[in-house]
Amino acid sequence: MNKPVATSTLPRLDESLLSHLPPFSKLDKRQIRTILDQATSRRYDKGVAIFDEGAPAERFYMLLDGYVRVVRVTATGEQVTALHIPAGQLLGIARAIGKEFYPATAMTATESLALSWPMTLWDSFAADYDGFATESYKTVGNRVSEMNNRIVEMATQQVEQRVANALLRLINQTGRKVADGIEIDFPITRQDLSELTATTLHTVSRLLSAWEKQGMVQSKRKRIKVCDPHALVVLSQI
DNA sequence: ACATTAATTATGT
DNA sequence: ACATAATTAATGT
Repeated sequence: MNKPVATSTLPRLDESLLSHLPPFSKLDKRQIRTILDQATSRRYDKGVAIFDEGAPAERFYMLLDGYVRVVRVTATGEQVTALHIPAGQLLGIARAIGKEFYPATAMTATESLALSWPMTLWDSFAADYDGFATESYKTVGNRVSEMNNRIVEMATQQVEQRVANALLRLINQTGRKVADGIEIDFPITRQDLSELTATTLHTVSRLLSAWEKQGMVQSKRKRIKVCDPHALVVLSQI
């Protein structure tokens, strides 16, 4: 496959990249400077793995631009997307839950830019920087509860509700407000949605077509826009 | 209530 | 022109 080109020789990283992000927002300029000086910056093409499931968790990452999907591969070889991570969030933070290996693969959904640090710095970050540990645990907690919700949905809800919920989550996490609705900010196919909701791309296609006729969504190839989120909420709670 | 199969059409490089 | 994505209808469990 195509290997992304390392760009660790960038002139200098600007403090404003991190200063407003939750794990770092309580830190002063000097602290952020030392953090940045230890970071490696790298660009990733769309559709490449930042790290692989089962690999030793050697680094942790801050996604600065783009979107990443956390993917697991089942015994039968199918890909299952566990969740999507938008820019501004940490990823590969296995260490926060005491894991030595990455529990899933992180694939870029778009061209992305991420900073990374060796995992050996994790403990000193947590110890030295106010708010870093608590914010990291928050994001871990949020992701765990989100995955739990998905599992409950799978077991209890019907396909239409699951797809509606998946769409709602996507626009909450990665939605971009546009003129007449909220658009999912990265390319997503019917196939992707079907993997998120454990159904088929055909069913997703049919649902989206039906919803489009009712004016709740609009979609082109790889682009989905939700025009009436509330209608989806209603649908998801039947 | 949904999946599967297959055929057809649309869309992006 | 080609591959990939999306739709649609028919059939199966």
